[in-house]
Formats: sequence, C-alpha cells, structure tokens
Amino acid sequence: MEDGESSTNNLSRPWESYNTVFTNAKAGMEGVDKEKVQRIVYEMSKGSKYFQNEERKEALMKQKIEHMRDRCAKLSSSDLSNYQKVVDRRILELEATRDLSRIWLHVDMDAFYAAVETLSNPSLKDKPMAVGGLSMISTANYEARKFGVRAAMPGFIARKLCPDLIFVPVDFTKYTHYSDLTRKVFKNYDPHFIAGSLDEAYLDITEVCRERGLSGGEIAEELRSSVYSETGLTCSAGVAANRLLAKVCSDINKPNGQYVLQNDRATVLTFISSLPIRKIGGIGKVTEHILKDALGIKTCEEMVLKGSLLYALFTQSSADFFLSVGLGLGKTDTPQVRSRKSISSERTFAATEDERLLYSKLAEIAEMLSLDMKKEGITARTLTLKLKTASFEIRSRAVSLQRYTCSSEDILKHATKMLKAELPVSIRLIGLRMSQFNEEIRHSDPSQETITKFIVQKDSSRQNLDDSDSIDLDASKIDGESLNLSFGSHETSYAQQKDVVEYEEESRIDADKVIPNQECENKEEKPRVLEGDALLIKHTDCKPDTSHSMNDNSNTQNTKAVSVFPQMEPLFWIDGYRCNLCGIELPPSFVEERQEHSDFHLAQRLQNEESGSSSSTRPAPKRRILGKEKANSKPKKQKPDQKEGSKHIPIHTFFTRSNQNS
DNA sequence: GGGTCTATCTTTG
DNA sequence: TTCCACAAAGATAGACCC
Repeated sequence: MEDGESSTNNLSRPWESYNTVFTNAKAGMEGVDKEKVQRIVYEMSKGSKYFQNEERKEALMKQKIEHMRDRCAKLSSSDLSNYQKVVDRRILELEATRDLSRIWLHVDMDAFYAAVETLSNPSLKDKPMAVGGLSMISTANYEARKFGVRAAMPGFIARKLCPDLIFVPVDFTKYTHYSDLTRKVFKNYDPHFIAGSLDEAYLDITEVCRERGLSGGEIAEELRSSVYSETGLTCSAGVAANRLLAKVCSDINKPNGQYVLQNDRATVLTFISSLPIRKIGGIGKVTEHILKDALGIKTCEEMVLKGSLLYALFTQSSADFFLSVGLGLGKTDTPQVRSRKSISSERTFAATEDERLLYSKLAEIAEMLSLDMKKEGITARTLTLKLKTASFEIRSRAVSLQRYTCSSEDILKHATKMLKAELPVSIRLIGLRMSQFNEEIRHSDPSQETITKFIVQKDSSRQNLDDSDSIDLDASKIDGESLNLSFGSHETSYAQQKDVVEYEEESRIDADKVIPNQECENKEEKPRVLEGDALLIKHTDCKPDTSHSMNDNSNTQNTKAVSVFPQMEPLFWIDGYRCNLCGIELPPSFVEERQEHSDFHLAQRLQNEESGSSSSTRPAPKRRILGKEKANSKPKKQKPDQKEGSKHIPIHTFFTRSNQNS
C-alpha cells in the first residue's frame, strides 16, 4: 500500500499503489528492479477481472483501516491507560512463559522444486527456470528470481518479466522422494521433528547438542552438509530459542546459509526490535497493512510499544499474539501430532454459465474428493461448496449431513443442491470440502489399535449395519464402468443430477416432518453386527461375482473374497487390485495397504451404523434447507469432536473486536 | 445466554 | 496464442437454536 506520500504518484505511476504479493521481499530478489517488476505486473493485470477484484478487495481493506483509525481516534487517554495496564500485566504473564532452554532449528530447502528438477536435468542449471505452468508457477530458481519471477506468480506474467524463462511441469512424486531423503537426515537429529511441508521442518536439537557437546550452529552445519550429501540439494537453516524465531533466522542467509540467534533474552529483544512485522509467519499482506496504516506499527518492537492500541482494537487472542511476537516469544514445545481437519478438492476452468458443464465439473470434483477420502479412510459430515465466480468473487455454502459419509453419490447429491441455489452465475472454480470427520474411525488407525479391537470394544447395544447410503456396494455398477476411475465414466448425467435436486425439493417438507432417524428404522432387517470373535472370521470361501472372478490364476490369491462380516457383501480385489466395494486400485504387493483398506470398509460400516443410531438422538440441523420452518422435536445437538482442534493454533488471523467502539 | 453452524477472510507453502 | 492454483488451517461474526 502507499506510504502516504504517494497520492500524487498514483496518477503518474499507478502501479505503485497496485499491491501484489510479489512486492514482498523474498530471498534471491535483492537486486531486482522492483519498480520495473511492479510496473509490468500492473500493466499485465490492469483491466482484467482479476484486477478488478483486487481493487475491490483493496477498497475493503482501506475501509477497514479507516474504520480502525476512527476507533483509534475515539480512544480517550483513560481508555488507553486502562489498556496499558492490561498490556503490562500480559507482559509479565508472557515473560513468565519465556523458555530459553531449548534449541530449535528450522531447515528450509532452497528453491526446492526447482532444485530437484535441476538435479534430474542438469542442463537447467544457470538458466532461469520455473516449476509450474502459464497459469501459475510453484517455485522459481534463483536465476529466474533475478528477473522478479517468483512462486505464486502467474506464468504469463513471469514470461513477460523473463522471456527466456523455462517452464517445467510440477512432479510431486519426485519432490516427495527427495523430501523423504531429507527427512531421513532430520530424524538423526530429532526423531520427533515437525515437517512443515515437503521442503521445510522444525527440529528440537537441544538433546543432540547436549549429547554431542556441539553448538546449535555446529549441528546446523553438519545437518546441512548431510542433507547435501544425501540428496545433492542445498538448504538453509535458522537456529534460535523457539520456532518462530528459528523460522525468521533460516531466511536470513538464504540460499545455502544459516543464522544462529543466541539464547539470551537481551539478544532476542535486540534482534526482534527492528524486525519488520512482515517477516513473522502469520503476518501477511493484509495484517501488515492494517498494522502499518492504521496504527503505524512497522517493526515487532512497536507491537509492544503500542500494545495498548492493540488490546483496544483487536481481539484478545490477536493482541496476545502481537505482543508475544514483540517480546520474541514463540513455541518451544513439541506439539502432539496434528491431524487434518478437512479434506478438499477444487478445480479451476474457463469461466462458464453452462449449467450442464457446471454440474459435470461438480461431479468430477465430488468423485475426486470421494476417492481421496476413501484412500485416507476418512468419513465426514460437513460439506462445503466453494465457488469462484468469473469476477473472482469467492462464495462458500455449507451443509451438515445427518451421517458421516465419503461416498461420491452423497457428496454430489448435496453439492448439487447447493450449486443449484446459486445458479445462474458464471463460474471459474468449483471446490468441495468435507470436514467434521468421524474421529472414531480415524482413531482406529490399524497401526495403533487394530480395527478388531475397535470393534470388540464397541458398545454391544449396537443395532445394525448401514445400508449402502455411504458406500456403493453394488459391484456390478463398478464393473459396468470397467472401473475406469476417470471422471467421465463416473459422471452423473445432468438429468440425473437435476432429478436429485427436484426430488429432494419435492420431498423436503415431508422429510422434515419425518422423525430424524427414519433411515435407521428402515434397516431393521439388515444383518446385525456380530460381536467379538465372530467378527474375525475371514470368509475366504465367499465367491465373488463370476463376472469379476477373472480366470487369471496369477491373481486368484489376491481376489479371494474377504468378508469380516458374514452375510454382508464381501470385499475382494477385482483383477487382483481393484476393490469391488469402492473401486480403489491397490496392487497385490500393497499388502498392508490392502489390509488397511479392508479395515476401513469394515470400520465405515460400523461407523455408519453408529452415526445412524446416534442421529436418532442428535440429528444435524438442516437450517439452510429448512428455512424458517420449524423442525419437529429437534433434540439438542452436541459436537464432542469439535473441542480438541481449537487448542493449539499456530496461525493467526486478525480481526478487530466486534463493534466494540464503533 | 451459551452452544452450534455458516460464511467469509487471512495465511502458508 | 496462453491471462492469477490448490490444499489446509484458524479466527471471527452473525444467525440460529434451545
């Protein structure tokens, strides 16, 4: 954003006020002619829908800043002195948590994807190269960065900045392989290291330093050289008392360098005092502008100096975060394993209003998402539809389902309903996300606690199995489509989808009157889950459908039907590698994966049954769908699985206190 | 009034 | 010629429900 003196410049040099993410300094871009880059980016973007949307967002941000300035101006001196008391108290409390006993190391691979690509094709060395395509690039090597090309920049702009830029397509298999190699090295220094992403990690090297009598810097040197000899790739490192500082440090001598910040309070405070706020992980473009333009905070030190303003204008958690940053505090513990909270899939395409096309895209994405969920053995009950309109406006619509599911049919059915409500509109992106996972299934990770145990421990009051609502048990259907998992073959026809919507709408009122657990009642005749040992019987004699039992002898041992549920549709591997229940493909050699997969189907049935019965006592509300209609006898809902996740929160977004002084 | 759900925004790699 | 991704997470506010 402008610095205040640029209102006149805006007329002659309009690009100066066009803020992109690319204006932020990045390693390897020190000598770049920033004005030239900014001008080119502006010229390339000007007038586009994207640009217009950026302007809209910019205007909103300015409004926010103005609003905050107003509130700031209205604060009386007694208000401020009261807030200052709060700050003083919080400083004492935060100081009490300062832990200088740990040594954290943050490793960050240098231009990781680009470096890997150069390893496999050395002719790319010394040439400007970007990994990605014309719509977006993932990373650029240091040669390309000299031209202002960088990650998250559209390829067509990058090419304008650097006409000789070589584009290399993304290849995650390769990056994962190299990432695994680096992680083997990391493990030698901290078996519980935290992998931030494929190319970065946090290591608590306190113990290894103590055991070997080496300093953090010496360990960092050794680790980096070890990573290089194992992979041929360079990395940079930062060593400090906590993770927040270590991350900042790893960026200082990038590439192929390191920086050590001594573990003493005075050194930390000196280091942090002049540090620009944008260097802190969690402070992005928006927060930076709000803090700078509304409150005049540019450095971390100023967060402490202007603490009373922060506590007056921001929520407690945001203000706490700012203050702790200003004090150079950060996390020093090794967190528990963090599990994912949602899973999603989204695709961008040429903007269209064509309903038929949109429904078909939606079906593709539902299929992709369902497949990913099945691969991970996840079921969930909240579905969110994300749309990006042709004008880049983002919309999201969510619905919580009555039961946990991962089936593409379920996902598509509800997603279609939500999409229909938005039409007509020109759309360029559709995304689907599932959240609110069924924790019971996740916690029954076979490697930790077998599914068998999970089942045996279950309450014996269990009623019955689910129907095929969540998982398509109709193997013939899969066969009929030759198990081609490409989306075309699974595509739900436009007419079918419309039928779903219309049927749903017709039945809506009635459905709402129905007692919540009607589905479960309909399943009384379904076979009961057997308890204990009965569950362990593996039915190798269950004959798979003849149409699937291919006469390929080499596969027969892998196509044995294995059903842990007598009387239920058995699970077997068509052609030796395709699951007859969901169509997922797992080669015969994937013994463990196949076992886990069978366990997953088993657990899912249990879970469906479980959620079916629990929904009779606590059905999910259907607010949006119900509208104002009064849902009959809706018992109080409770969400036992929602609390845990909100405890350890590394990333902060900052919103102002709600309407407090406005 | 407290808990839950939805919509939106921000950040990160 | 090509015209701004994708996945995940957290924070927050307001609507809604009991």
